Amino acid sequence: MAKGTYTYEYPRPSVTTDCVIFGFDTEGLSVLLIERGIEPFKGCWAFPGGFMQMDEDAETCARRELEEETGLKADYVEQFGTFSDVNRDPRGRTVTIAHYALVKKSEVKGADDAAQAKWFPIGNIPPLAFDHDRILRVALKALREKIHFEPVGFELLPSVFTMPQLQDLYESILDVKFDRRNFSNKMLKLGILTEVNDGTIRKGTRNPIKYSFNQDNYNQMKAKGFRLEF
Amino acid sequence: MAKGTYTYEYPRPSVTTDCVIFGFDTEGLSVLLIERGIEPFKGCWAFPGGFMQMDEDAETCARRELEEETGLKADYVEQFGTFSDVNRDPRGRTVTIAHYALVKKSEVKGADDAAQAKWFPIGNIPPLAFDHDRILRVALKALREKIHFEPVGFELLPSVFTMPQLQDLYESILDVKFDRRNFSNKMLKLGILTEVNDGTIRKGTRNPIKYSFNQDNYNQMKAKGFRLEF
DNA sequence: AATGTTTTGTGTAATTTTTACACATGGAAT
DNA sequence: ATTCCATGTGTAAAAATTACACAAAACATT
Repeated sequence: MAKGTYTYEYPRPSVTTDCVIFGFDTEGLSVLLIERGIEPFKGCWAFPGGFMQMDEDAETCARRELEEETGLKADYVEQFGTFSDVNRDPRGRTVTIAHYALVKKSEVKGADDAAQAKWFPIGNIPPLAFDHDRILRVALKALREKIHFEPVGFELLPSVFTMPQLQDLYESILDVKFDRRNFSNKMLKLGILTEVNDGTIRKGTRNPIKYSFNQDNYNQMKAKGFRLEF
Repeated sequence: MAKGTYTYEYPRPSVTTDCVIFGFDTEGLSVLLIERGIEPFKGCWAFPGGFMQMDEDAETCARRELEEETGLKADYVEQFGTFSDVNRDPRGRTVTIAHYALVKKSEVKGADDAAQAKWFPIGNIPPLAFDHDRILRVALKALREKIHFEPVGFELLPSVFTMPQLQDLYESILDVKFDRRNFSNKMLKLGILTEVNDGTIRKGTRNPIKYSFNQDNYNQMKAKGFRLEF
């Protein structure tokens, strides 16, 4: 958008989007942050985000900023809240429409060799800029509630995964422990997992069974009124 | 806010709030709408709402507009989504931060003798302006999900109510039917209802037991990790 | 005034869901 | 070679959910 002058009869806040990017691997749940090189909050970390253009809606903006600032294209982006405290940005009145993105950390690269972007485990977050600590708390809460009713966990795992991986993911997000047998039974009974046969013959149990998420079946079941609950 | 000229280097959308007002009585769940007297969407109905001022956050704005346009002061106002489609308002680019308000319809008056405000049962909504039909759908979904985990139903009932009233409320919001005994057992077991003794001696069962919501007890239980689930 | 109808409160048995729990296998590490 | 560890698997006990019927008084009808 070209710089110029735009005049209105009443003052308007700036509108931005921010994107909390969740990733998951053997280290657990983490978020991708960008180090601020300039004031305010120079040296603090922040979520990628920026001004909404006049020809894009909020989600489009969040996806664009995400890619511009980290190189990531996220499959899953969802709005979870809008933050409008009067003094949330010292530079001026700004309203931000906050999103979270779920990315398959295992299947993306770059991202953390991009500029100052870096993954931080959820239990070890550095000082954040603006009201981003609050935004992160709300994002986590939203993700936790979401995963009870929607199969969003699979957006964070490789497309082929094992039952222990899936359990680790749920345990990381919900911050609880499950019994292995009960977790497995419950998951399998949902009918949304497909056993992946990659040709290898399994002997013993040490090498785990591979699964993929059966999106088609989930969609069908959902259309028939099935409601995932975990 | 005084009219004048406000100039920015980049174009900015307008930011508004809208408020879906839910009420409940023997007719079931309904929403309070305002008839538009001017184009666009003249004659259509809309949620109360308006431009966010520079010195107020979104919820403050929603409450202010609610009172200005309907005379209602709502106890419970909560943001549930922000709508930013590029063409959602033909007059220009506008982003709206949508809220729902829960009001004790039985304990307010006015409201529907205010100007063109009128309650409509949820099953009989007139044509709505802008994208307000979509906003209403999302609001209903948000309310339905909310009531599973938070005791928001009591915001819609008189402060003293009966078990059948409470059941009607849940049935209206969730659009399901419950068995009377099971519903009552479950509710009472939650430990958030206090039996109200209004002095009258009950003979027989035709005149129902009165209850009130025990907010203090709920807060205490919640602090101890109790999580309401219905 | 008598009669029928509606609203409400209440408990238990059957079913379903959730929880707790232990061992055998073979790969990995020593 | 030995030990250690990750994984897969089933069942019995406990808990939660569901289904279900009658009695009392208020209310409506005649």
